[in-house]
Parts: sequence; structure tokens; C-alpha cells
Amino acid sequence: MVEEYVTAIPKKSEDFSEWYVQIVRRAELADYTPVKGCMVYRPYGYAIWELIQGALDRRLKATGHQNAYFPLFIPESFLAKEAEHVKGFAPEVAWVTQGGGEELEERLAIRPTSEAIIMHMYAKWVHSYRDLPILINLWNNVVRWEKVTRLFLRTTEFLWQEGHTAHRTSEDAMEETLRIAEIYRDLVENELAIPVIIGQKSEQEKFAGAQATFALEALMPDGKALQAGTTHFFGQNFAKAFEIKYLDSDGEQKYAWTTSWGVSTRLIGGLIMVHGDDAGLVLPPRVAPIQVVVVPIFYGNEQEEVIRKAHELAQTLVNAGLRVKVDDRDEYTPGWKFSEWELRGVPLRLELGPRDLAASSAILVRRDNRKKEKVGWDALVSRIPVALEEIQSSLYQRAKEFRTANTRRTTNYAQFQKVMEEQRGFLLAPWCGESACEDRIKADTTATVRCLTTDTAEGATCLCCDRPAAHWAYFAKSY
RNA sequence: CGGGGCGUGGCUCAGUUUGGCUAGAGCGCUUGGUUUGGGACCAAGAGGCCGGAGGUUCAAAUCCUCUCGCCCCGACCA
Repeated sequence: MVEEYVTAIPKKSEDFSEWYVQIVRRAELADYTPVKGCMVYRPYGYAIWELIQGALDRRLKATGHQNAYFPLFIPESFLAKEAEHVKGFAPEVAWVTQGGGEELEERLAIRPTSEAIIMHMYAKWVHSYRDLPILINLWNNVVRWEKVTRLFLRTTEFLWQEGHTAHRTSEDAMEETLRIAEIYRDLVENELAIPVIIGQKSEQEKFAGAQATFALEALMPDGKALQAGTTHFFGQNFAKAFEIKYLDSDGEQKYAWTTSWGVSTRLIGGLIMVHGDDAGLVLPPRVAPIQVVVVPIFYGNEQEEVIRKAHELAQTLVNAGLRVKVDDRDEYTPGWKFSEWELRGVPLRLELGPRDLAASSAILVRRDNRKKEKVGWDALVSRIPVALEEIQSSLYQRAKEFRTANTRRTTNYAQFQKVMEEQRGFLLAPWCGESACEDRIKADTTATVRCLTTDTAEGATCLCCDRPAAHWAYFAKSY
């Protein structure tokens, strides 16, 4: 049983939304601003983002991608070149109509995504098959005028990365689209400890302008799905709209094949929801800005010695490559600090007091299960990295077990509706692929097709009509 | 955008129904002292003009109008 030390936070199980907002603010991850729908990423929250960035950036560079930067403003006419794209994004674009006090001849979109400006530039850069592929990634911000916003999960402005690639063949582009999806899976499952399913989006749910969209979907504790990342295969849609043509080795002019893909700071929202508990945030060690907090416990005459030793042990851990903080403030009691660092999600706490000093050891406490362990000073450097890995893997396992327990298979529409109403979670069901059924399911249950599976649905009929099913699909309510 | 809820020191809230003197509490904050192994205690302090604008009134946190923001349920949305 988990004891409750922080009373001011609502219980996760009782008021999930309020719990979420409180964690974000009390752990100092983010705060509201005077601008509607816009949030500040506070240092502790931004540090998590930097760790996620680092982890993904390494993976992207290892697969040949390069970072670049493109402008914030996109001329309206560019956005309009790909018909589906503009139709999809126009309703949520913020426009700049004046500059330096003068009306602009053509208004500028504040990028909701950068396909338009990037495709324009790629058209200038690509002439020969030798110029392909182009593998560029951007770390930037985008603006989408959302009607309803939630800290990290959906904000008017948010931080993300958007990759944009151009290829010689359809196969190359599709391979890239799927490769990135697997890189995302690796990132989200292994760094953030959040299990995901990957699958293709339905026609209705795919990206505006894409031929195929693949998504990572994660299950949140309230039974709703969170789209954790997407990759898009554009075919030649954008290449044709923006005239990205090259001369192939056979002497023919051909259109390039393009992709784009992105993950955002929304991942941080997923982290909070999936791993947090009634005492606050629980961070997977690999993305924890502080992996170990050392709390010296001192009484009058031993204070100096305890603090000195705490810093000495901390330095040893830092030298071993760990992210460590010593909380030697004397205006707070140890108990207060325990609660505070639990609220902030630090994976391991190292307690060092007079008793430990006498025994040349320290008490190591896990955030995820509060188990305590006495560790000799000499063993800390070897024990702590192992303990961090144990936590990392335990968080992942726990999340995966939750998902397994909340993924159900059904072919019966009445049962589907009942489960979606009472338990939520992922529902695997056969679907004909027609948007009429998709619409009906949404109207009846508010659930949507999260993604399709590659499982064949031979012999099965659609969940809600008489047609033969085309796919098994994952359904869920979503964020 | 529709329906509902809520905006009062940093935080959580009372006060609003039935307008009335200097707007309250707990926590937090500052200073001093005692403490310190699960959010310590005592004492003395600082801090709000009641989300914003307008109106009614002798008098507005309280009534009316407009407006901004946050939360929830929908609609919408990579």
C-alpha cells in the first residue's frame, strides 16, 4: 500500500484531469500565461524535453538525417498549393497581415507545419537523382489555433520536431516512413517507458495531404488513447504541387516522393499521465533531469560532516555519468524534502544521516515503489545505475500490463458500445473500412479508429454493418 | 463553437443567495529562536481591492451588462 504524503493533490484515480493539472504546476513543469492556450515550459519541464530531444536527435543522426531551420512564416499562396493540405490546416492557422505598421500584400501564415515552405525549397535543390534523398529534420515551434487546449497535450503553440524527406522512389519513401515509425517506437518505449501500438490511420484520420499516415498510439490510465507521433507517406502529392522534379538515370524527368514525421512536447504529457501516481510525478530514469537526489539528514554537531560526505558521494555519481542533485537546504526538514522530490518524480533518493555515516552506507529509496535498501558507499556507483535500469524497466512493464489488461477484442457492436462506455481502453474490432461506419461508431460512442492492424480479417464482417471486414482496427476514445 | 462549472494575497478556499464600517482563514513567504530519519514548533511581520471594463446605488467582492481566462462534457482538431 502506498502511503499518502502529499495531501493537496487530488488522487489520480478520483479526479484525473485535476490531478494532471496539479502535477504539471506543482512539479514546476509548466505554467499558464496571459496568452490563451499558450504555456511556459519551465526549466524542469524543458529539461525533460531536452533529454527527449537528445535521445531522438542521436537516433535521427545515426540514420543519416541532418538538422536545419526554416522560417516561421509561410506565404498564403504556398500553403494553398496542395489542396488537401490547405483544407486541413486553414481553419487553425494564425495569420500575419501587417508588418512594420503596413498591410502586407500577401498575408503570412505562422507555420502550423512546414511542408509548404520546405517543399518549395526542395524544388529548388533537387535536379538529379543524385540529389536524393534529402533527409532534413527541424527542431522548432508551430502554432495551431486550437479551440480547446490542455497543458502539454494540446496547446496553441508547441515545440516539436518535424522531419521532411524527399526520395527517388516510392519504395524508398515508404521505407523511410516506416523506419521513422520504428525509431519513434524505440524512443517512446525505451526512453519514455510508454508502450505503443503502431498502425496506419484511416482515410478520415490521416494527415491533410498524405497518401498514408502511420501513428503511434499509447493508452492513458483513463482509458483514452494518446497519439504519440505520426509519420506520413505523401506519395507524389506534394512533389507535384511544388514541382519537385529530377532527371533520373534513365534520362526521364520524374517527380520525387516525399515524407514527413513528427513528435512533440505532447510526449511529456503522456509521461506524466502514464507513470505518475498519487504522490506526484514519476519520471523514467532515462528522461529524468535529476536521477538521484541526495538528502543529507543532519543534527547540530554532525551537520558539517554529513553535508560534506553527501557532496562527496554525489560527485562520485556525477563522475559516473549520472544526473545528481544534493538538497542540502537547511530550511526544510528531511521529510519535507522526501515529499517534494517524490512530487517532482526523481527516480532515486539517497538518504545520508549520522547512522549511515557510522555504517559507511546510505539508504537508497525507489520512487516507483518506495522500497528502501541499504547500500555501502563503495557499492553506490555500481548499484545505482542498476537500480535506475530496474525502475526504467519496471515502469515500462507496468504500463504494458495496464495496456494488455485494457485491450479487448470484440466482433459484437453491442458489446463494443458497452465496453467503450464502461471501461474504455483499446478495442480491437473488424471494420469494413467505410467512413460511414467510422462515423456511426463515433456518433454512438465518441470513439474513433486509432489505427489499423496488419492482421487479416478474412471471414469476419464489419463491427457495425454487413460488409466483409477489411481490417482489424484499434478503436478508442482519444485526446 | 454549443452546454455546464469556476475566477477573492503565491496556493486552496470562506464571504456573494438577503449590497453596509479597516475583505477573512489555512498553507506558503520574511525575521528571530528551537528543531531536523516521512511535508516540525513558537513568536513577530509582509502581502490582496476581490480576473477586466462599464453600469445601478448614499454604498458593490456581492446586483446588471459586456469581456478575458481556466476546468469538464461535446463539436472541431497531425
